[in-house]
Amino acid sequence: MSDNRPHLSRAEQRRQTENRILAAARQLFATLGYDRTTIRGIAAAAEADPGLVMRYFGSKDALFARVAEVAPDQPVAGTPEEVAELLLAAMADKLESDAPGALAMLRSMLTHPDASDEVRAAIAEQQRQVAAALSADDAVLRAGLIGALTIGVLLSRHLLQLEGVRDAGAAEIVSVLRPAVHAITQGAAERDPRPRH
Amino acid sequence: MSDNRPHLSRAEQRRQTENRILAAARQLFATLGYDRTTIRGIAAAAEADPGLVMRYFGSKDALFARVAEVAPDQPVAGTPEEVAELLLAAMADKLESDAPGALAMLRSMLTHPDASDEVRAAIAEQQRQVAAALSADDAVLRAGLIGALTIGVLLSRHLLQLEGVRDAGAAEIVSVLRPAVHAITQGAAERDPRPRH
DNA sequence: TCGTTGAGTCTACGGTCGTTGACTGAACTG
DNA sequence: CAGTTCAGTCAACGACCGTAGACTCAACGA
Repeated sequence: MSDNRPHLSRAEQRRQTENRILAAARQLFATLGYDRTTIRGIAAAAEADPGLVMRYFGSKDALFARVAEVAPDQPVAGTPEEVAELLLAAMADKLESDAPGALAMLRSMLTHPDASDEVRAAIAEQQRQVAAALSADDAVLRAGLIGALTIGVLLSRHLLQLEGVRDAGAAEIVSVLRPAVHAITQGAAERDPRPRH
Repeated sequence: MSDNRPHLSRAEQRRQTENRILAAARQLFATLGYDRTTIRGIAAAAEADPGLVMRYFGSKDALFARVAEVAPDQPVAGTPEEVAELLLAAMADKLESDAPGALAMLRSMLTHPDASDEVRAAIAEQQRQVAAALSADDAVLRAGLIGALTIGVLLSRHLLQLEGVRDAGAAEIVSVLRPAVHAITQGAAERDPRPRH
């Protein structure tokens, strides 16, 4: 493991090893989820030693937290139509980039409490912004359903690899989903002001 | 554990114990997922012995398979509008009943290969029927997206417990989702340049 | 009544896990 | 060049897991 090319400064060597570990951790967490991924497995994939992983990152949990970071969504606001388009654009991004860190978070969100909280918080934030833009009595529900749709689509494509959703292009998916998302964001306005019951 | 009421036939006693184990297993698998649920934990929750769980159900995997059974969806066919309504009705059912068996399957589908296959197969079957009814070139994609939406909504409500989606009534959710689902099923006909007959 | 069955209990094996700490040797520093 | 630092190695720990098998004893059938 130490027989690398000619000269490598100690700092550079360390940086490379850390990166190998991070890359291996990202890939394994995304593929197997938190529980089935082991420090030993990460170390083996990174051609490093398990003890090294611990020393560099402290603990399995800390490594996961370091690896599975969710890039914050950019703010969403405007008319319901604009909000729908912004959400669709955000979805298109996530459909194309299969960032292993985000996939690790997605994969583990049903079994690892921290991942669950993280995902819930991320969705809640987007939900808050969308709900504010919709301004209807069921705006929170509508915003949540869009979040649910997003999660379902990403999950079906990247993790479950559903036929059709896996193969289609991001643009195609967004194009099919566009009327549906608009229907959810605009329905609030069309709905009559009287409470249904 | 054996000090139950007065008289219990051996068969009856066994039946009761099996049921306690099954109930505990369902609840734990649904709450923690496959990996974090242990035979020992199930036995403790059922006030039984781990060895007994093994003897009655063979293995942890077999117990999971026994517990996490997905009721097959009823067939879907008809015009796109009818298909949309059938799917919405099916979703309403799943929104109300939080059957622990189905939730166990849902919770474990991202980490347990068997659960993953089971869910994928169930969705694929519904996808096949929906796609047949839509008869457009992107019908498979549209059917898959409806499956993705369904998974996302169930997951957000029962497992992630998203605000809004968790509290709303099933009828309310279906009512908000109706235009969206119709948009997905009907878009096929509108886009299809070739006349239908 | 007496041997058989089987529900329930208990102990232990083999394995894997996260984590720790001592150790080695080469790259650094003065 | 001597001393220090630190990347990397190694062996072991305690805990927990699924699972196996021997054991106890009350319900059962003949």
